[in-house]
Amino acid sequence: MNSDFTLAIHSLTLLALQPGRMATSDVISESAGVHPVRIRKVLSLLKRNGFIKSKEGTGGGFIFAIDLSEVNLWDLYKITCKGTLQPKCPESNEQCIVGANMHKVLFTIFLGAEEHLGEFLKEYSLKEVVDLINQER
Amino acid sequence: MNSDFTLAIHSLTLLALQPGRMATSDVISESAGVHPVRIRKVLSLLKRNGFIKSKEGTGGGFIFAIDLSEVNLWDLYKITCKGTLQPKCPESNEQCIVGANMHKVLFTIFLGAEEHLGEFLKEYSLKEVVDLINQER
DNA sequence: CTTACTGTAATGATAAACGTTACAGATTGA
DNA sequence: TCAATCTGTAACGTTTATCATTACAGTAAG
Repeated sequence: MNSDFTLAIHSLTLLALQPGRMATSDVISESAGVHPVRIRKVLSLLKRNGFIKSKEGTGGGFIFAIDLSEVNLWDLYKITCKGTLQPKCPESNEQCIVGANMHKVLFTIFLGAEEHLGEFLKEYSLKEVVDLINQER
Repeated sequence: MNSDFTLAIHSLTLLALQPGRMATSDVISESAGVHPVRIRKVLSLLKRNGFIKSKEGTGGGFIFAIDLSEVNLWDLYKITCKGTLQPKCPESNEQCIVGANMHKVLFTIFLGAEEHLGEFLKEYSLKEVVDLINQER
């Protein structure tokens, strides 16, 4: 699983816990333990998809653009790592019945698998994640 | 997704299509487009789990040990890439509420996700895969 | 006893993931 | 207007994971 996905969840959770206030990539990166540039890259994606807003310059940073309960983990998965489940087959032998057709068969199966995973991830909105974090305290 | 998983499926499908006959790692590797040693490594795993038998020496190779319909994709997933779904979090900041607890929360969620995926993969026995390959011809 | 296999360790090459530097553009406040 | 503080992104370097390859011991057949 792509770590962009978990970084997205982590960042948004942090934003959720300080509603109305901007968080800088430095602050978020310190919490997540990665480089600020990676945070900006991931949040740049989230911004393009309308989940957050950003502001440059002094006092700038990132802030939620929509309601917590409107974002679920499947949304984030789709943005950050769609296709991760899809197995990367090496180029197999087209002369062989198995080699020639395995790729297509697996592709179909894993498309279904990802959709199935989606049904599970849709059940978790960021609100649920935030609640779970709060429970851990 | 780990390619060991697809190699396992590929190899077993090939074995399934020539029941009663041994297949060498060379033949399988040619079909799958990878190095024979990789095939032997993956099949070594499958052997340890009782799905196939192997025989060394002239005329040796690999052959099914159980019935096609007794092996499903979840079995193979568990052997070859259990935990793949689990996101690798970088070590986050323990001083931060989010950093300190995110790992545990995500772990729980993804454990559920993998189980959910399992329910889907259990629906595909190797027999189904073989049938799909045959349909493609 | 040679040939044809599996089994596995060890090493090397390639690719993906990630960190880091660098700098342009935006905004604020002095 | 100028310095300080942010985002946004490209470019480059480093580390890690994946995979190929070599090497060789062990086993079975003829």
